[in-house]
Amino acid sequence: MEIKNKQQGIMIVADVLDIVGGKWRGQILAHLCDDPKRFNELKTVLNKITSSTLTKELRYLEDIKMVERKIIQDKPIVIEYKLTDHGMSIKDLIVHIVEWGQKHRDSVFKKDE
Amino acid sequence: MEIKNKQQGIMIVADVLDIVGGKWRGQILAHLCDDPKRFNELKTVLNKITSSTLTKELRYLEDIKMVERKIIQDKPIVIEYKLTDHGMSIKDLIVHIVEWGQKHRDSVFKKDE
DNA sequence: AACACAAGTAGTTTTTAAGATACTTAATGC
DNA sequence: GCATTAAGTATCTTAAAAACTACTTGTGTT
Repeated sequence: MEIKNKQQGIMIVADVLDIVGGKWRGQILAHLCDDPKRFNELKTVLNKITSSTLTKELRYLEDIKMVERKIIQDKPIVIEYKLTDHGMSIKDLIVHIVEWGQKHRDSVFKKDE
Repeated sequence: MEIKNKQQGIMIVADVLDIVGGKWRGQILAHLCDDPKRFNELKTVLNKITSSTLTKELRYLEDIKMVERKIIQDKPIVIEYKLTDHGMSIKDLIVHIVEWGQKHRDSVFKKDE
């Protein structure tokens, strides 16, 4: 499939990159592709993110219906974050991103030499 | 293909999003997928980008060998920016991004209601 | 009762990205 | 010789993203 309607296509590129871009959003989504995770699990696995940043990013992803906050137990309260059905669709895209990155890591990710 | 080696995979997600992320980089690459373009052509088509920002982004994309600056004529000097052979490989990824965006635009891009 | 853990919130500061504005250099057309 | 276009550079300001530090609330643990 080709990119039809150039102008519209390019606007969509920017829109999608809004969702997945930034320092953390893509990583959060990638981690949630594997399985649902609790707040502090995400915090641990996303090395160095702060609580306030993680909260902000999760709220954003909830707002756009990519991620769902689910109370899975109260007393003591346990909350998990998972991709919505719709959010699951991002998995394929993330696979494509990783594939491209793996193929091209040598040419692109070298800072030295 | 699955995402093997979770930790590495997620680092790669972040790396790739560095390349393609930000307000302009994805759009510049998307436009260059179609055909090479001159500085002012890019400036026109990327509505509202400033010269200094465009210069900065192009230099970055040159540094990572995604884009090539080519003098195609002197007197008067004419320069064009084109994807390198390697840079062309991003086209497929952009197609995937656009496809995802098109499928999910209704659920994701609505701000109202 | 004191402490720890989970899941945050609140306020401030720092860093980074992007924008605004103005200038430059070389050539070309009028 | 003056204006215009192409392809930028230089400097400063603003805005947005992320980080830093500290605090909170509920619960359970010893």
